[in-house]
Amino acid sequence: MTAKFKANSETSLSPDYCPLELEQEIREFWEKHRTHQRLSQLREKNNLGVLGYVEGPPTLNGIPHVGHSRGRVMKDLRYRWKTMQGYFIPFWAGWDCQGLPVELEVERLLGVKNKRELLERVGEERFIEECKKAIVKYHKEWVEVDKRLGVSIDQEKAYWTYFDDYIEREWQYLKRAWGQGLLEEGHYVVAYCPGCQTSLSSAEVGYADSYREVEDPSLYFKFKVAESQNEYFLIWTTMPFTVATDTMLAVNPEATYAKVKVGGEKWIMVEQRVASVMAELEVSDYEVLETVKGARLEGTKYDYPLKDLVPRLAELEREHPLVHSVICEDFVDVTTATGVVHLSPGNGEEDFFVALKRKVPIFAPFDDEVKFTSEAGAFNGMFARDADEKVVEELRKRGSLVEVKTVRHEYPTCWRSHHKLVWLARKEYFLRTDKLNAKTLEAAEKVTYFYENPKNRFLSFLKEGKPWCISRERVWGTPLPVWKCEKCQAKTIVATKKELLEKAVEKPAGHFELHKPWVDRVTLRCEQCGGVMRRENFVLDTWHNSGASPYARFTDEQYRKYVPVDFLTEAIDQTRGWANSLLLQHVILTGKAESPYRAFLFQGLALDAKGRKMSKSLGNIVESKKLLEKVSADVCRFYFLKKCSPIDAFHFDAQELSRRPYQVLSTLYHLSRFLLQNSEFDKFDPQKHTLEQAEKKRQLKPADRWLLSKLQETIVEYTAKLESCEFNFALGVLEDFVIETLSRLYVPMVRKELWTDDPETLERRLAVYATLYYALKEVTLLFNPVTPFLSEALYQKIFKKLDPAAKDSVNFEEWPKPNAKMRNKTLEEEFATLFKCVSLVYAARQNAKLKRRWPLSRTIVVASENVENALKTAEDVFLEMTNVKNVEYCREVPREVSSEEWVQASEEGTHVFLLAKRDDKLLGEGLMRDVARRVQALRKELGYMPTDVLKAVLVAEAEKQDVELLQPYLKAMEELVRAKEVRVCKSRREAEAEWHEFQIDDKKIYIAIL
RNA sequence: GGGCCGGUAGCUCAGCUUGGCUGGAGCGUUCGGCUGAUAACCGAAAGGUCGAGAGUUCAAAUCUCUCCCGGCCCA
Repeated sequence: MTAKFKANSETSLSPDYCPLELEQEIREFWEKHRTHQRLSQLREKNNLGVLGYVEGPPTLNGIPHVGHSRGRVMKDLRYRWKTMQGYFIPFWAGWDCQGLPVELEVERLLGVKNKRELLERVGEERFIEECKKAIVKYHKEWVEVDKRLGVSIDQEKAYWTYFDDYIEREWQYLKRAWGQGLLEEGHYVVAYCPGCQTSLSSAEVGYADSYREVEDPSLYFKFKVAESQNEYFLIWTTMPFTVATDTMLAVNPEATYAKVKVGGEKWIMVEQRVASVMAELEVSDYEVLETVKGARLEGTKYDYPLKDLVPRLAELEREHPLVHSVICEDFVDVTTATGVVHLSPGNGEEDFFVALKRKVPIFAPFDDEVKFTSEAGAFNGMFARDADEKVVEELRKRGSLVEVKTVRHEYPTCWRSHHKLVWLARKEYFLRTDKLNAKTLEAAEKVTYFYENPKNRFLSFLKEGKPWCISRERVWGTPLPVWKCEKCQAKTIVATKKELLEKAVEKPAGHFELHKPWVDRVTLRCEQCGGVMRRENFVLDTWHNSGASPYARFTDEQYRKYVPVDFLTEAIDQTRGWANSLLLQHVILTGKAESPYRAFLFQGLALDAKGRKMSKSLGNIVESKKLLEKVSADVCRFYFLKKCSPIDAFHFDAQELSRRPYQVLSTLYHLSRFLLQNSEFDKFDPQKHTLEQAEKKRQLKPADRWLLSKLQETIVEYTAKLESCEFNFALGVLEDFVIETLSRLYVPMVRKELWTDDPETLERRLAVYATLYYALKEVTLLFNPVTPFLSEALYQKIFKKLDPAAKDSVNFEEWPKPNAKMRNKTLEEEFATLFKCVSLVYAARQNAKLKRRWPLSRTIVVASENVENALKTAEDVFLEMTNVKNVEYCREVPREVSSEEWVQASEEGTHVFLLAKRDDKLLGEGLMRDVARRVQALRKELGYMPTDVLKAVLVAEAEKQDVELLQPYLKAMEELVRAKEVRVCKSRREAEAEWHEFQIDDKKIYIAIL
């Protein structure tokens, strides 16, 4: 009887892997020892190099969900990994605090319907206080989840985008833009909700349920070709009021247009739509007189019929030659309506850019409430959409109306009030980033994106190169630091608090901060005319706010050290968001074709299990906090990274967590426990019993060398996959090593050798421990960026326990480096061949219904010399795995195997023959193992620990000949089932015991444990 | 409406760049086996019109075109 495991070896690792408890313990360990702070300090002083980092700040208008958490895990992975490699990274948190999303959240909390009500009922000052309160609330949630997830970002060094010092540094970007003539006032078309009386961001327009089916007029009308008798352009619109701001017509240059004779008139429209439109207008008597390419129509002037009502349009016609003429644009859709589109640059974004491109003046005669101004002549004072009827009437009076009906169609509405939105040009401030396009693109080209798709997506977006409208008519944001003279309209920019207070006409009394309403109260004296200068009443786009972080979150010295930063990762929706604003602002700030980041990984979005976007209305948002209360952070982290490529959409399914990810981590846990239990018993000391020692004492066997070689391969490939951000493949490599190489192959190969306390084989056992210790420790380190809790737990409770000289935390360890001397590809191939032959033996056994636990006497392998050599490298392993006593090799199939006593299996020129016939010895040993197996099952069922030693095992009512077969192997069975005695009884009546019935190949036997 | 991405076993995903044997893995199911580190593991079976159609080719999951469906972004 082996003395091994005599008592339950006291390990601090529970027999089951209970990650939730383990992680809580490790969290407290890190906090108590201030592990992350100490690590950061250490690396700052002593490093291989500095890798800059700036946190992409989450907006504090909600709580984190799995999509956020996945992103944060990728950031943390990179930090932990590069830090282990010896780099210093300023992995400091940051929070996006301002902007519309936060305002809307606070409006909701305050129960306010719109901006006007907000200002009247709540007022700016209190509103700002409420915004700050909301931020603090959500900040707590984020920090809590980071902690639970093991995101080691430094919360104490976080930046907040609303702090005065941050805003002052953000203003430096604008000052630089101002100096380069890139900051301009101009018009921009925005979506406006007449109900809420506020403009909407494009994000709001895009909200899931903002598109609704609505009823609109369907108006066909005609504009007469100038100086023609009876030629007209036929036009369709659902927004008649825009005819009051009509500036141009557009046709598609490639399409064919027809002149259609209807009554005494010729109507011009796209040829392919003639039949359908005529049918719709119920005109049956018509004829296509001639056709002409769209391009030929360019420059045609037309008579705008409402000139008398809107005199300003008549003036514009004289000021610019293109007003009220036809232009060509590819975007004109010739598959709907008439293929002739009327353009109102004051009321449509596309129209607006068409006009801007041709320097056609923007006619936008609307006030803040979207009522026509006096510039609109007869429409003065009328709300835009209410002018629909009047326009129709006036067209009718002038003979320009063809037909008016109603139409139901999908149209964007306000997500809050569901009023139909209108688009109109308003006065805004722009960064003329279109002028920097070449530089921006050059900078972006130099960035590493890891994958082609997101790269192309980003670059093609940048190529659009539109000016950036940075002004917002909101409250909670960085104030635009431009003051304008009431008298002479002169403008000035003030970009620091100090400068502002110095120049102020009157110093502000009491509290002062760089927000509305305090900054608005500061007036300046105009240097040109001495008039009063007031601040332009805008705040900045929140993307400008967060895009300023590389400069604004650091000091000058830090900025020089850390920017451009090494690596960033955010979700793919940041293509147009942060990735873009960072780039544009950096180019403005530096004047160089340089990106503020050297690499950017765009992650796919997180969707629910069915592939739907997570949204409040669907109620399918998985909140990280709730998830992590029930599920291990390590398991989540592993799942986030392993499930799919980081750029793929991530279909989160909680049920998948407990499957493969759990199994892999659990296996690593148990492998480590296995090492600890065994090695502690033999007083293994990693300082003394090293691999070098084992080598010297010639105790390393091919199986060990094979494992060590596979480990080197794993280190190389895993690190390479991390480097290329193929986290899913990286973890595939790691998983394979743990499950296949270690758990399925190596441990079974050495288990028997460890299953003894024979002092003569102690050196061999120590060599196996050294091998396992090294391999498992390296694996634990490789896992650390992914499963930091498990790695730390194993490190503290196994590696540090066995080797007190180990570091204070796994995080202080160095990243494993491959050892080329341990790599042996030939050996790896030989073992691959060996394993293939083993599975051939299994296949042959299965054919002959020979259980694996039944020993057999002979196997003959008919194969090439290579295969023979491969098997001979580790013949003992082959025999052990196949449970065969002897193996022979042949090149040709020997005659003897043709007898029915042999069974076989073949693959790729390798044939394996097994002697199926068994003598009494083999039968007895096989039977013993059959019985032993039942005993083991019973032990487990009755709740015995593996280490418990049984008083006696009783076997009863076996057939007489079986008892005889069994008799010589009872001693061996005692060892196997860990019992002081194994006794065979004739009848159950011989002993007072709880008997359990078992079946062995149709025969009943009874087993009892005492 | 435009751009991009995806559609491969019941589920989750590889394979596609550079066409080539019988299209893979994991999970799940069924049957059998193995097992005291493991919630593991091994073998077999069932399960695929590789979204549809056409083209190129001796040969297409892979290349080209068209269409359908889903997702994201933009309008």
